[in-house]
Amino acid sequence: MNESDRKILRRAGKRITPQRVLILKVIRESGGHLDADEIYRLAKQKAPRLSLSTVYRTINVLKEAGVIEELHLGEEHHHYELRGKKGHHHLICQDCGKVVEFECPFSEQLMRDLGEKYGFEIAAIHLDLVGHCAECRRKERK
Amino acid sequence: MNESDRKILRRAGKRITPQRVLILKVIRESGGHLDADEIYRLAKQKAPRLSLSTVYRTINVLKEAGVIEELHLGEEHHHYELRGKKGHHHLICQDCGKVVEFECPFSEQLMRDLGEKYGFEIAAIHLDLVGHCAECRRKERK
DNA sequence: AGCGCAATTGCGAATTATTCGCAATTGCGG
DNA sequence: CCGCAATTGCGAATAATTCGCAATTGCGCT
Repeated sequence: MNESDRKILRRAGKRITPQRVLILKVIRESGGHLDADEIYRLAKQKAPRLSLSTVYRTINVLKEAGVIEELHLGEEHHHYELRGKKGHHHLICQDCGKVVEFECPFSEQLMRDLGEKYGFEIAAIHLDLVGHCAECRRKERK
Repeated sequence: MNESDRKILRRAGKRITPQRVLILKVIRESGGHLDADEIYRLAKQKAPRLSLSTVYRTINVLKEAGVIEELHLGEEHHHYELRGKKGHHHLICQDCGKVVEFECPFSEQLMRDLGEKYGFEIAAIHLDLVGHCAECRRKERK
């Protein structure tokens, strides 16, 4: 956990606990988008007494503090990734579940303007393209 | 259920049952995006013996047949809407949960081209803007 | 119009994802 | 380094969704 993470949490009136430091480290080092159980299993290797409840509670704290974002990748549970990460939009393969990240090709500003038309102040943009990846299409054709 | 719905289901090897007709009618007439329980409650008024399992199973059939689409609007459960409906992108208020639908301002083609760069054949585009609606922002300021 | 049978339904129990209650522990301001 | 509210771990509770199975029913074939 870096200095700015600490500040963000403290500003939100949250304590810096070893569990929170560890969980955030796991998410950061994965580089991608883990689900709650993956975070739990990875973090438990370093802190065997860690509980799944704490993982869920920490996820909520980090989410509310704006440090991480919740993703809905088409499975029955959520995934999480660092907020502000580059390439935070997703190409999702319907067949194998593979996820490829890409940059938003449209300016943030464009989205903000769009939201404004409806009186919204935009906090996050989720753009997901669902389809079939090259590999699965090849298999499909046999 | 119109003629083309029937054809789609039959082509997928599915039977036309009164439950399926009813559930699709409920979704179509709502015009919006219901969750499984809302569909269940509305449909049950017409067919009191309808079971929630059947609603879930029908949702899956319709989803696989490409008639409806699953939405992730930030709550812990899913919502569903007719596929191909106009204005199928969403502005979601983080505070009150309100959902406003809007048109995709970018050409389908643009997204398809984007997917192609990664070898994907795009089947669906999900664009969600999460933020704060005018009303909630006003309340917030007191 | 009626038969046969696989697809579908309704029911309740099971599973999965997530949250909660509470006693024990611990971070941090003074 | 004290005190206490915030946090944790645990197991039980809840919410969303799926499953197993016996009873029912749509539909292709007469």
